[in-house]
Amino acid sequence: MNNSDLKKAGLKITLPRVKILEILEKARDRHLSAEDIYTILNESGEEIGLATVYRVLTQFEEAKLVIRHHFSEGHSVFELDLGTHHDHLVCVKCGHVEEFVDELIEKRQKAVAENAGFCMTDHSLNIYGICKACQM
Amino acid sequence: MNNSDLKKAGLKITLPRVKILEILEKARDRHLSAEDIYTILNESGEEIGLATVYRVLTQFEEAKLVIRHHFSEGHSVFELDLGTHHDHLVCVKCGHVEEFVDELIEKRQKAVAENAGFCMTDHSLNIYGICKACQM
DNA sequence: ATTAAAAGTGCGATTTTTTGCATGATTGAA
DNA sequence: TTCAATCATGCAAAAAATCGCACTTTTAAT
Ligand SMILES: [Zn+2]
Ligand SMILES: [Zn+2]
Ligand SMILES: [Zn+2]
Ligand SMILES: [Zn+2]
Repeated sequence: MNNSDLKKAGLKITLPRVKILEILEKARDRHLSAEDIYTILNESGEEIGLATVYRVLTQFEEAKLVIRHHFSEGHSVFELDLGTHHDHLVCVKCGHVEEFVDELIEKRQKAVAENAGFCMTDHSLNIYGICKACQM
Repeated sequence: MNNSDLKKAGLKITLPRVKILEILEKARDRHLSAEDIYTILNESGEEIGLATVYRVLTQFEEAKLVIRHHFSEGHSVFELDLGTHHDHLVCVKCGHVEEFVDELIEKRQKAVAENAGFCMTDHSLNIYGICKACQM
């Protein structure tokens, strides 16, 4: 995910966008909220407004550069959209996220939707629990 | 879901609570947001503040009288907790909700969590799409 | 019925997220 | 490089969600 992806999406290459992409690149083990990203920017000395962070994330979502998730905490969290669908295991203690794909589940979902006469456009499956590290 | 359920939960029986329960009872084919409920209350002439609606719904959630969902629209929606777990098909056009349980999916989820060393506490599976009625 | 303790409500204030607008940066063409 | 068009940004204002507090209502004991 880099400047040429921004270009392709019709977005100008600006400092806030580049920095926010960088932050998302580095956050592989957890998904970040707009506040989280704003805090990280502040701590690294960037003077980027909170409104800009929200706006950029929404634009990235529309451009399919990031995926927005609604985990049970309430506020949105974001991850880079690397194009490969996956679902999530979320630790309710530490926020750690693990990704998984279960083909059988995927298949059954399609069947469920078809059965109900729904034309499925998307789905989200989150498994909440206590991760290995937090159990100790 | 009635006054005795409120009592059991240690909640006093008050007009806002009774009315909100009634509204949730009637909304079987869709899940309502706090705003939705506030609007319905207003239209039926009840002078109940929006803050109260938010508060009551949160109390109901804590008392396990309702379940809070985070569908992709962003804001929370609520349904009565009738004690039987189910997942959701959500129409992205009209908000219609259908419930389902797929034992195979449930079983696989447990396996996925176990595999990752997570102690599963909960899960949420939402299938988004266009419902039968909206396809016509 | 009366009454006091406890809990709930409405209102306004606060926090969180989004939006509008004037200013500033980026881009491609000259 | 220079420049104009276009798009982004920061700030402040607005909207959405939550919280604090003074005032009611509920409840259960008298
Ligand atoms: Zn999936
Ligand atoms: Zn953990
Ligand atoms: Zn992910
Ligand atoms: Zn529909």
